[in-house]
Amino acid sequence: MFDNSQYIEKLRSSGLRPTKQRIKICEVLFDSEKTFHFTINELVKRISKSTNDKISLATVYNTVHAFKNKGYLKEIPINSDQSYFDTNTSHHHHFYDETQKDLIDIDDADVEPVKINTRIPGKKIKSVEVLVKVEDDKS
Amino acid sequence: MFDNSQYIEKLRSSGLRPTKQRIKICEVLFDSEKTFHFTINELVKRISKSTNDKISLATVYNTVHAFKNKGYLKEIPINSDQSYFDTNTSHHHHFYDETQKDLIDIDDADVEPVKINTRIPGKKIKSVEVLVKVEDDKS
DNA sequence: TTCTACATTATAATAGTTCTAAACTATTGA
DNA sequence: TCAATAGTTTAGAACTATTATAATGTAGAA
Ligand SMILES: [Mn+2]
Ligand SMILES: [Mn+2]
Ligand SMILES: [Zn+2]
Ligand SMILES: [Zn+2]
Repeated sequence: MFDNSQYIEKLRSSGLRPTKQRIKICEVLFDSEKTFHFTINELVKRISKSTNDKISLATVYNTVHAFKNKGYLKEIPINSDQSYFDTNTSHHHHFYDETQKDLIDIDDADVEPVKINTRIPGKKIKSVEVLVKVEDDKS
Repeated sequence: MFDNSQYIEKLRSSGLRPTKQRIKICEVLFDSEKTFHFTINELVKRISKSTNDKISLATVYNTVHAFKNKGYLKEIPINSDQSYFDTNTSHHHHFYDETQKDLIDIDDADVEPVKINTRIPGKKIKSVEVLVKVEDDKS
């Protein structure tokens, strides 16, 4: 039907068996031109819209965690209510629209490199991420 | 016993009745010289260490939320499944030690001002926070 | 084809947080 | 001074995102 060989290869090369559930989730996550942010609940809705074969919630959780561990997804810390994930795994920062509860990418070129002039001895930096919270400008 | 008048005044002036539970929580949160980060569970432990009168979990949640709304506490979004709060309400950034799951303040003077060269029309910036994730440097 | 390690699934369990509604209390003002 | 009242505390139930369980299914190897 569609060309899934790229996903089959991707899964296989990272040691994950290319099951039909994982391939479907790959399609939902990675077929579109644009990257996007999602919660597990939103992903479940996207999946059920794009297939008649139901994928269990446990599998969605399992797969998202597997993909995150393999570096195909990033988790974005926003609040502790629920996890937000990002199909954009390149280094970039975010706006969080508190009014509409919406995460928006900031192109890395639009942020001056963040200079941290202090270190913690014995620790190395894994990531530096900026979260810009915004709200409706009523004034 | 101790001088709680500052907290009584603080609570009253913000429209919160100075109950003995709230005054005790103020003591636990604001008596120490240094600011600190905590989860609700850690706060509950600190409270029970410093008093014989039990404060119910619901009251701890209520009070932390009330203090957050009044601006006496900040909530820090960390990739975790529980909320982290901060008694340091001044503008500052954080290291998050993923090995020890520990939040550490970065003095604002140690971070060059973060320049975001893009805006979202109709939205105004509420906060700009940097999270630097670190881990043990084994090399 | 057969075997087995890996994967999926329904469902139960867990855990942080919020809700409920009854009991309690700080504050007001007669 | 002391009821009236609006705000607060509380135990426990409810809620919800996530993880664990364990039985069933399947991909890939031999
Ligand atoms: Mn998380
Ligand atoms: Mn939770
Ligand atoms: Zn993003
Ligand atoms: Zn802090």
